[in-house]
Parts: sequence; C-alpha cells; structure tokens
Amino acid sequence: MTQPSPLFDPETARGRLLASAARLFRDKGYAATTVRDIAAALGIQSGSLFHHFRTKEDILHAVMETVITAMLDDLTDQLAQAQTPREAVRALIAIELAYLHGPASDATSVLFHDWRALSDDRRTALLQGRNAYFALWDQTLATARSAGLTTIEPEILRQFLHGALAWTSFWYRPDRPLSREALTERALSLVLGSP
Amino acid sequence: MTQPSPLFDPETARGRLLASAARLFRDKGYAATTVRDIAAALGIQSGSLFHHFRTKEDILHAVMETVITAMLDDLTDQLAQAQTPREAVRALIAIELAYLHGPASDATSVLFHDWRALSDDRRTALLQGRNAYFALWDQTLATARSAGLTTIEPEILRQFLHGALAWTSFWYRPDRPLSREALTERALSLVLGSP
Amino acid sequence: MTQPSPLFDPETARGRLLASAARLFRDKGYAATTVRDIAAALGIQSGSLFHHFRTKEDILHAVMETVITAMLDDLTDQLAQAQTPREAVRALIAIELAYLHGPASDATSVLFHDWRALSDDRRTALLQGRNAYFALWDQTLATARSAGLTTIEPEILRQFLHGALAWTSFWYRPDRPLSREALTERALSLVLGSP
Amino acid sequence: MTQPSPLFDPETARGRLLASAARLFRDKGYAATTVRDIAAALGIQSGSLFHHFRTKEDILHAVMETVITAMLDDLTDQLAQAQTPREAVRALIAIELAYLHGPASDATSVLFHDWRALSDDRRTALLQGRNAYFALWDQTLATARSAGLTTIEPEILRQFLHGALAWTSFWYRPDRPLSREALTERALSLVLGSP
DNA sequence: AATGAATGAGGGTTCATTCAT
DNA sequence: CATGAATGAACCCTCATTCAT
Repeated sequence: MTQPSPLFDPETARGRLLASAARLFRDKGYAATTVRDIAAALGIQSGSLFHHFRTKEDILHAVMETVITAMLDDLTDQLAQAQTPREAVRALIAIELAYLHGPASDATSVLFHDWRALSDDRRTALLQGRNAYFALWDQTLATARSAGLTTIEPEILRQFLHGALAWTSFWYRPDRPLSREALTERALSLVLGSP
Repeated sequence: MTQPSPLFDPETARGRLLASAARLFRDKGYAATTVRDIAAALGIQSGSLFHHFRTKEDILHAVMETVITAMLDDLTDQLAQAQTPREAVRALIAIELAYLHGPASDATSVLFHDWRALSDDRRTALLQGRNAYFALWDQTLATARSAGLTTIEPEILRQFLHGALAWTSFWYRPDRPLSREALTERALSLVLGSP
Repeated sequence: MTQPSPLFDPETARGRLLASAARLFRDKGYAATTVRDIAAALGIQSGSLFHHFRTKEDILHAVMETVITAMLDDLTDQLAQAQTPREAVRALIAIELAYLHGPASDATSVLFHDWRALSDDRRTALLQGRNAYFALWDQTLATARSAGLTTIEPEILRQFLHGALAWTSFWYRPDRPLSREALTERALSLVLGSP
Repeated sequence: MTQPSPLFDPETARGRLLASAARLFRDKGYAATTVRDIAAALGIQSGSLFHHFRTKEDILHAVMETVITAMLDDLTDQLAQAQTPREAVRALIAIELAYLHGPASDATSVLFHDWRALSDDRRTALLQGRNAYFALWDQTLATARSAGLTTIEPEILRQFLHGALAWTSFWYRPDRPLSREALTERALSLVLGSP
C-alpha cells in the first residue's frame, strides 16, 4: 500500500515550520492564516519565521512544491509497477488518496484548494510540475479507454476523478468505518465500473 | 434545459452589490477580497456598502443563502418531473451544472469553495438548507441503486459526484466545444455507466 | 523683502500633514521619522495618514516638490526685477535664505539635506525642477563674472554659494542678533566682495 | 600636499569594519544602513559585528571620533607651518578638502552630514573635539581679518566656508578635470579674493 | 572570533468599520 | 442613501541585538 513518509522532516526547524503552516493553511485558508498563527503553533516569535522563509508566500510555495514533487515521484514509481490498465487506474486513485489522507494530507489539501493564493508567477512555475503529473493521468486513462474500460474522454475523466478525490478532503476521515482501501475501490468502480 | 434567471436582481442596489461581491469572491477568495474592491466594482465608496450590509461577512452569507435556497427550489421542481431513476440522477447533475456555469456561476462557486470563510455560527445555520438539498441527492441515488444502476453507497456516490461537478468550476468553460448538455451526459455515464 | 507665505495650506488636512512631516523630517531625518511620529504630531492615528498619501515616501516627495516649484517661481519673479548683476546675485541669496529661514524652512531643509532618501525614480523626476532652478543661478553668476564681479567659474561658484547657504540651516537662527538681511549682505560680500 | 593615510587600518578586522561602515553610511545614510549591510560588505554574519562593537551607534561614533581626532591633529600641524595669514587660510581649506576627497572621504562625509544620527549624549561628547577644531578656524580667520584680507566676522565666515566645502562632497569628484589643488585655490579666492 | 537561530519591539501599510456631514 | 475622513486593530515584515554552540 502506498504509505508516504512525512513530507516534512520533523527533525529540522524548517520541516516543522512547513508542517505547521500546512495544517493552518488547510484549516483556515492561506489568506486567513497569519504569520503569528504559524509562529504560535511552533512556539516561536513571528519574526523568527523570516530566518527560514523570506515571505509568507514563500512558505506556501515550499509546501506546494514539496507535495508536487513527491506526488510525481510516487506516481511514476507506482505506474511502473502496474500490470494492467485497471491496476494503473487504481494506482492513480490510491496515490491521490494516500496523499490526501495520509501523513501529507495537510499539504495536499492546501495544494488542491489554495492554488488561487499563489501569485501569478509562482503559480505558473509550479504548473510545470502539475502538468507532468496530470500528463501521466491522461496517458493512463487513455490506455484504459483503449482497453474498453470507459467511454469518457481522458481529459474529462481526469477532471471528474480528480475533483471527486480532491473533494474527499472535505468529508472523508481515515478513522471512519470506511478504510482507505475500501474508498479506493469505490472510486475505481466509479470510473471503470465493477469488474 | 434548466436555466436559472439571474440570482440577484440587477434592478436593485442590493442585487448588484451581491452579484459584484460574488464575482470577486469567486475570483480572489473571500479573505483576499476587500470591501473596497467590492465598492470599486460598484462605483461607490466603501463606507456606503454598510448601508446595505452590516458586515462583510453578511455579504458572503447573503450570497450563499440565496444560492442555497434557489438550488433547493429548482431541484425539488426538477425531481418532481423526472420519470425514471436515470432521469432523476440526470436532474441532479443538470441543476448543479446549470448553477455552476449559468448566470449563478459566481455565487455557486463561492458557496462550494469558500465555505470555510464563514464563521461557525453562520456555517451551522446554512448547513440546514444544504442538508435538505443533499437529502434529495441521497434519496435519488438510493433509488438508482435499488434499480441496479450503481453499486456504490448513496452517501459516498453523492460526495464523489458532488466533488466531480464542483471541480468543473476550475476547468470547464461554457464557451468550450463541449456543451453543458454534453458535459451532463459525461457525468451521467460516470455515475451510472452508459445505458 | 522676499517673504513667502506658508508653503502648505494650514486650512487643509493635507497641508497640515505636510507641514508636520517636514518639521519632523528636518529634525530627525526622513529615515528616522516614523509614520506614527507624523500621526502623533497631528493628533491622529497612523493609519489615517494613508487616506492622504499612499506611502511615506509620497509625503517626502510632496514636501520636496512643493518647495522646488515655489522656489523656482519666486526666483523667476525676483530675477526679473533685478536691475544690476549685483542685485541679481543678491536675489539668489535672498530667496535661498528666505526659504531656509522663513515659513518654509522645514521643507527647504528637507529638500537640501534629505535628497538621498528619495528613491531613484523620484529623485530623477524632481531633478528636472532643480536643474531649472540652478540654470538660473548659473546664468546670473555668469553675468556677474562678465561684469568683473568675480573670477570664479559660475558652476563652481554656484556650488560654493549654495553649500554655504544650505549650511546656514545648521547654525543660523532668525531670532539671533544677526538679521536675515545682514546675513544676506555677508553672503553677498563673500561672493562678490564688498562694493 | 596634505595626504592623509587611510584612517582605518586595513590590516585589522576593526579597521576594515569601520571603513566598510563609513562607506555605507555615506552612501545610504546611517539610519538606512542595516547592520546586515555592513556585515555583508565584510563577508561575515551580522551577529559577528557585535564582537567588535556593542551597538550600531558605537560604530558610527568610532567613525566620527576617528576623523575628528585625525583632522585636529593634521590641522594643528599644518597651521604651525603656515607663514602668512593667507597660507593659514589655505591650510584650513586644503585639509578639509583632503579629508573630504582623499582616503578618508567616506568617514568625513559621514561626520559632516550624519551628525543628527548620533544620540544626544554622544553628540555632546564629540562636540568637544569639533569645537577645538573650529576654534583653530576662528583664530585663523580672525587673524586674516585683522590683516585686512576679509571684512566678514570670523564665526560667520567660518560657517560659510565650512558649508561651501562640506557641500563639495555632493558634487566634486577627484577624477574631474578640476584638481583638488585648483579647487583649493577657488575656495581661497572665494574667501579672501584674488591676491 | 564567528555562527546562525532566535528575540521582541517596532516598522510601513491594510482593512473592516464608524459617523458627522 | 452616499460620502470620505477617521479609527484602531491587525497585518507582513525588518531590524538591532543576544547567545548557545
């Protein structure tokens, strides 16, 4: 099962800072989170944040970039191991859910839902990594369609599936009776039907 | 086709205010939108806003409440006209997409994506209307499942579908080659498969 | 005798703000003056300053631009009335001292001594007005030299004289036994000798 | 010709620190220069500065005190060698220009133009050294007046001359066609007329 | 000596909100 | 109703200074 280790190294001040910031951004939104909130969560003064990051936006950027890179790496690995088109689609889902509800859940939620808060320049820069990630989705879904597993165009299906999974951050809790594996199967049968 | 008339009456100062605010909240987020932004969009001074609404949050609340009420009304109407379980599910989708991409798109996007910005009290109050709306979804999807159209539990399917549709506000543009009707069919075949 | 009326209209909030700011900039320097200092001198809150000026530097710029324009106007007038080269040089000195020690003394000191605090763009823009002013000095001093009143090149003499007069803001006080007229005569005899 | 050796010993860390600080203070002003600026110019961390000086103001004080002492020593020497009142006045000017445009130019500019930045206590303390220096000026100029070389009172003439020379730091560049010797002669003829 | 993370006060600025006109 | 100046709290960020290493 995909189980990412903590995205941010809890041994370093920088890692703890990013983890705390991600949590707050997720809960309150980037704009509504103050640097004093972040500092308070770490037990330091707000001025001290700026030894690690030059601006508040740099923190957001670092959070997002870290998730983007890690997700792309993990997805590449998992797709390489998938034996069938169905397994490949399951990998798409499993990784997305692992990030959204595993140790990286805060950062992943921020990446998905606070995209708007980045400045244009920054957003454009990060878009490259995102596009590479979604290109893998499109390829995988196109293969599934060729194999007759779905009739929906890959780009549209990708957006539907990504939306459905991103939305789980608002309602799914890992401690629910529904396990992440079970949730993965539900999503898989949404996209490809029951086998 | 479901075609809601403008949510906010452009004949009244209040209606124009809400429409402008909704547009800005959608584009920049509630927290990042200033009352001066809203006032400037209306060609008035920021102080004048407060003759219409006591606080900035009141504006957000009014926007959301208006959409919630209208969506609930429209959905009730449409479900009453649906002849089959499949048509009923199509109505769920059609209405959601009509709101997300028709004249009420700004307000609907705000309702879906800036939920967090409301204070706890306000959020709880609005949740009643939302719950009534989603109860209709659950019933409809339960009926569809009983009819053998899907195997996924109604609550889970509802969240998947709602997420997939909510996400279209980030990528679908009505002026695209893909018509709203076509998009509706794609979503329907995602949920229930091709007939 | 040249007696400029107050540079900044004490009837308007903007005028009072500029007068207070000029005084503080003169006493403590631009960088060492805080917007809270300025606000306190006016009996308002610091945030209120920003209804009148967008930034602190805008205040400095407005102070300087006002003096520059007024000095150029006054000098043009006075030179037109001078009958002899010696009288023309006296006008240069009299106006400079009138600004440095009359009602505009704060703003003029700031203009002379806090030039560095302006951003490059702003400085370049203001330099146009300053250059026009000094062009009049150069012409006047060139005429005096042609008339045999001095042997020093106009540009050099201009800088010497301007420096000598600018420096009076650090030591001369109008309430001293030495009147401004007497000081003017001393400066005139420095430049052109005793007649 | 008066040619002071470097004020600050480039062989010692302290000397290099003072030289760098003087340069920055001159360029940006004391208040606008940060201790990080100074540290960066030396290639060290800002915290390390405080092994050499207890406060930022101590640095400014050391810069000023060093110039004051050196100028007083040099002036005493040069006046002792002057044979005539005119030569004595030339020495006043030559030393001032040597400091303003020779190897000590940064520190001297700071002394002349950032006097305001010192705390009251420090300023009062340094004023003793300055007063001794200017007492020599006053004596020299009084002698020149007794000799009929000028009609202006010594204190006033001193301020005029000091201002005119101090101002050269804003416009005169040693690499100009005008040599420092030539500039000295111009200033001398300003004060005493052409012989 | 030097580091570099941390401090904590204070910097300029923004902003929702108020209110006399 | 609308204005626009004012508020005052809060914002992000800077800075001189400290200190354990």
